[in-house]
Amino acid sequence: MRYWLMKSEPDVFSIDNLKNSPRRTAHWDGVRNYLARNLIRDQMRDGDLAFFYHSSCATPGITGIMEIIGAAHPDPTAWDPNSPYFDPKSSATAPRWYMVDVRLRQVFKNSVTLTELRKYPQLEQMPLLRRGNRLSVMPVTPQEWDFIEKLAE
DNA sequence: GCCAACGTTGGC
DNA sequence: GCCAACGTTGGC
Repeated sequence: MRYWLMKSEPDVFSIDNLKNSPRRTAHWDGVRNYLARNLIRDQMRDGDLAFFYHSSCATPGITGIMEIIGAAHPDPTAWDPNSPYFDPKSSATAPRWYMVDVRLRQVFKNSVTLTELRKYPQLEQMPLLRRGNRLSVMPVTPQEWDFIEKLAE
């Protein structure tokens, strides 16, 4: 089993939106970055766990935990001209972008803010904290995962 | 709103 | 294949 961190702007899709989704499950659509896509498509497995990270907001940070449901599959928003994620170079026969389904496992009582994450040398290797990093899907080591889970208690 | 950093595009 | 220009991300 692998661990992940996935970013979302809460104005677009927040952890409360996921909580209020049917069966607390949703498509994690709209990823339009090749490295992130490759991680989703090639590395994510059913049952993996992921931190839900709120970005581009007043208090960026990790707000809870979700589970990856099933395998990656093509992201149909890429071939919907009315979607903000439309990509004319993707099609149903030659999909360019992939997504996974996620199910909410836990909303942290206290989210672990970006400011707090930066305090710990144990976490300084996380891509999230590296200068200029913009990857919206990234792996988390088991050590980092355990450490952050304890911070959320 | 600013701006640093990065990814993508497209001309050559 | 190079690289400048451009667009986006995301913290502040």
